Amino acid sequence: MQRRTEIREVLGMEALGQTITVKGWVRAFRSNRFVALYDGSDFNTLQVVVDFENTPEETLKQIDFHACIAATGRLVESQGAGQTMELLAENIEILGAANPEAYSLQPKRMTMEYLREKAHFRMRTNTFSAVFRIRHGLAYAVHKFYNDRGYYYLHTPIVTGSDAEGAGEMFRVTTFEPNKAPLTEDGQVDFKQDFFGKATNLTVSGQLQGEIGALALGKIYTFGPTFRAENSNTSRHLAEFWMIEPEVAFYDIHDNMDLAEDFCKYLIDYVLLHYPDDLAFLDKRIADMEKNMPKEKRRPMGLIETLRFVAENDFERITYTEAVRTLKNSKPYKKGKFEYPVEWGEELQSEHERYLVEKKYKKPVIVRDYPAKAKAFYMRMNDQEEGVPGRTVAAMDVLFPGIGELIGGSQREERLEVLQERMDAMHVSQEELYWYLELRKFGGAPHAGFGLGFERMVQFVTGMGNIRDVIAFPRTPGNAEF
RNA sequence: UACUUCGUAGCUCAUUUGGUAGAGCAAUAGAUUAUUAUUCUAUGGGUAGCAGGUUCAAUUCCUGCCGAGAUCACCA
Repeated sequence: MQRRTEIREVLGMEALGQTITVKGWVRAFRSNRFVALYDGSDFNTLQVVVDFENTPEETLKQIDFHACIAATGRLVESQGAGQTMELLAENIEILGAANPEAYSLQPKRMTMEYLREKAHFRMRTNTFSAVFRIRHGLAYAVHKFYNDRGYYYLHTPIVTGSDAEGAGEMFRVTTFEPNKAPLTEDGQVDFKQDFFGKATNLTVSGQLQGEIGALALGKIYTFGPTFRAENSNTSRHLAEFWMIEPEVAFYDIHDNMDLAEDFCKYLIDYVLLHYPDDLAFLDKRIADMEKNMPKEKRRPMGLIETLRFVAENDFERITYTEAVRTLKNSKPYKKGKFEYPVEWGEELQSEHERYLVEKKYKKPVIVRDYPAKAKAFYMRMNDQEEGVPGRTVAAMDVLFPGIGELIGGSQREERLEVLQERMDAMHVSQEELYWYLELRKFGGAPHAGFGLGFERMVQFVTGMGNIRDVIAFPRTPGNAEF
């Protein structure tokens, strides 16, 4: 049996005249003669020229859209315009027929919503195969970035016992049957009898455990699944998503911002360098889509142009207090265009963030030093600044055009007394998080870190409008299909 | 979470004062065959998301439910 050659290898070799075997799926069958064969190894297809006069009728009939075939033949220079070489097939074998009458996909434009319902087939399309190749590239680049800089990849738990993380609604993990859970004397569910001997949930963040790693190994990062049981039906939320959380000893908020900016730029550069064909396709796809849109709704730059721009220019860095001042001086504010109020102490709403990123600075913006009252207990308290109405914490958000908050992070409160005070004020149990406090009691150190939403980064790099289309099997409220 | 729009053939859509539905592509059959979404001819295909209501009559109007999109809240 002839060894199979991957199409990526074929396209990259100088092998005219060689006889090879390729295996893959039919992307197009033109003129009963030309098969565009695709095997996933490369964005591009290999043209297989079928000798239809000497190929059995039965075989010819089964060369349908997305049928799987093996083709053996000689590589020759192509006579057609779209490619330099092609395979003159001497033998075609049907490995898996694809009855077009019953098959869900068709060789034409299908909507993202439709394809989402066909998640077992959608990765076969140009768009999704490009997205998932790039997603892989980004995941690899994450590990490469940190490994090259001496970070250690730490696996933090998926099942957590502490309910003090406070990052929103959590999914409960239990082996109890619904309605059959044992009760304590006062009628509460008795989690002491549950599998772990306590109430447990799926993680919403590996940060607290990440701090343990940072204060032992110096520099760590996590990269794993994260779960939020929020009823969020938007194009940038998932119930199950992947997050990268570096945590670094001796870093302050400014080191943290430098790391975040370097990291983002590295990921973008990596994809620009290694996935030009996939990016070019996605770029064209967006341009085609926007042709029919009014000018003001189109993106100011093409996809690749945007990526280059972000990778080559410094992010804007401002404080929350400056952001509020800027917003108050903005046209939309003066014209009463903002739906939500702009006032020191109020949350920045996405309409405000979008103004800063897309209108004012026209590039990624890092906002830092947020009011303490709305932020998590572990963020480091800043000194009272002159001219600033209230206390702030050393928190930072990295805001990207189109997707909003890509990164959220902070310098952590390393001062035991300050931390304890904050925990009490925010009703976080010191007893439950005794270990977190002991990190400050014994060999504590200043440290900082952040969380980057992996799918949001994939969204930004691929230009996909909906986050459900950059993860293979999206989990959202009401949907856990596949 | 709130508001809003939408759900018609396998897919993308049309069907404007309420009178049981059309096109393009796809499919099937045939012809053609050095193409890059091949070309030509013919054919089949719909309980209009689901459940109620108003009406002589509902794809069209009303209510509820389900799903989706856009905006938005929480956040990554």
